[in-house]
Order: sequence, then C-alpha cells, then structure tokens
Amino acid sequence: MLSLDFTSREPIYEQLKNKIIKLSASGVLAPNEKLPSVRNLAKELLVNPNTVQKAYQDLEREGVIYSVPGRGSFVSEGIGENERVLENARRALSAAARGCRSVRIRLEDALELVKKVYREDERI
Amino acid sequence: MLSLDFTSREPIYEQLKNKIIKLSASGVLAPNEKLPSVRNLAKELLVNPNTVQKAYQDLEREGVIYSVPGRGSFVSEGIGENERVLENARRALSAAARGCRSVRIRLEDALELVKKVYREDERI
DNA sequence: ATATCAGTACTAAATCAAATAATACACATA
DNA sequence: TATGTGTATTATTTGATTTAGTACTGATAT
Repeated sequence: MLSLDFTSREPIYEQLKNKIIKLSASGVLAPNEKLPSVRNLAKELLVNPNTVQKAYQDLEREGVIYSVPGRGSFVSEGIGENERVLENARRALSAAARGCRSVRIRLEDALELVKKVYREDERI
Repeated sequence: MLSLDFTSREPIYEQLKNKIIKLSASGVLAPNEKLPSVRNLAKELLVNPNTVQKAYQDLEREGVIYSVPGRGSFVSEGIGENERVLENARRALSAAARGCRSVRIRLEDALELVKKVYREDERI
C-alpha cells in the first residue's frame, strides 16, 4: 500500500510523511485509527526503524498523528482541517502556478489542468 | 539579480537553472543574449565555477541555452515554446493540484489560488 | 510476574549527492 | 600574444540521509 521511491531525491521519511498525510486527510485512515508500529512498518518497507521514527516524530510535531508510548501511534482528529497541512498544499500550488506563469502558460490552460486533476480517479 | 538560497534542499545548480529558464521564458533575457561567463557568474554568486558549469550544461542539453567555446553562452530562440520547459511546469502544477485535492481543498479554492497568482505583480 | 510489543533516545558509522578545489586544454578575439 | 571563453578531469570536502546497534520506559496479554 505504502510504496516508496528509493531513487527519488525526496527523502524516504518525507515520502512517508506525505503518504500518511494524504491517507489521513482523505479519510482512508480514519481519525484515531492505529498506524503500523515503527518497527513493523520499517520491516514492511525495508527501511531502518529510525527512518520511520523520524517521519512519525515530524507528523506528531505537526499534529497529524499522536503517539502513546507503549500503545502506538494514531491518526489525529480533524486532519482535514489541519491548517499546517492545508497551507503546505496551498503554497505548493501557488509556487507551481508561478512556474507556469513565468513560462507563459496561459491562465485558462493552467486552470484546465487543475480541473482535470480534480476529475481524475483518486489513487493514493 | 540572481539570488540563491543556500539553505534550500533544492541544489544550487537547480535553482540556477530555474532562474535562467524563468528569465529566458519571460523575455527578461532576450533570445541570443549573452549570459554571464561561467567564471564571472560563479564569482558573483559566490559559488564554485563547476556548479555554474553544471547548470549551463544541463540548460544546453535541454535546449534553453547554447554555448560556443571561446565566445560564451547565449539564450536560445523560442524558449517560450520549449516543450520540455513547458511540460515541467505543467507537471509541477498537476502534482500540486493532486496534493490540494488529497487534503480536500475545494476545486474552486484551488482555481482561485491559481488566478490570484496570475494577478500578482511579476517578480523574477 | 513476565514476556512481548509499543514509543523514545542516543551514539556511531555508512552512504551518497552536491559542492568545492585545482588544473589543464582548445578556441575566439582584441 | 594576452586575455577571456567553454570544456574536461580528478580529487576532496561537505552535509543530509540512512543505517546499525543498543537501551530505556510504558502498556498489555497471558
């Protein structure tokens, strides 16, 4: 389910963070649902436990998940309203839009691209 | 004019490439205009000449600039129609749009963000 | 109680891309 | 001929990422 690209320049822990954010914000992972343990997920993904730990720590600091020592890590409530997550997504869209404008892609074409994405089947 | 962020995770040579692409595609750098020499730009930006060389080499391979040994490097013609550059910008916009959708940002809000960017004063 | 699984913390080492350093060569031009 | 240009090469340094290994505390089921 969680697939990683080991050739990407994006660090593994970042990829992992983004996947979990998407799964949480889209409702595939329900609020208070238990996430795989650090060790299990590391084993499944064939990465070091420290890498998963870093992702989980970041996500907890950002309010996406919460961890309870001895019990596990869980999806926070209200991720869909997590302002930090939303702001990151908005900022990325603005940056990409600036890139399009600077190469003289027309506004209408840019808007159509965004609409097209929203019409796509959702695959996470 | 060309400012770099040495703290960014984006490599310097990538930042440099993107700046030059923007300047060229937006017309600030005219076709066939001479770019700073590898050594001069490196000195101005306080980076190693090899870093500038890498950026220039990439840009030449991508058709954004052309270099003449002994003479210098120059902006190619028709950057605004360079399909590779355009496709990169489109791809980035689509990826960002997917990010917005996955965190349940509404299509109308995403479209409004893009429009807002296009209304901004252009600063490169 | 105790074995097991959970998160957490810490230090050390390995890895790898990016960037720097230092030369050297060939071409163009004033 | 001197200077400035792109290009090429090798070596080194740097720094973030990842791995490796160990250890601690808390929760839970048997």
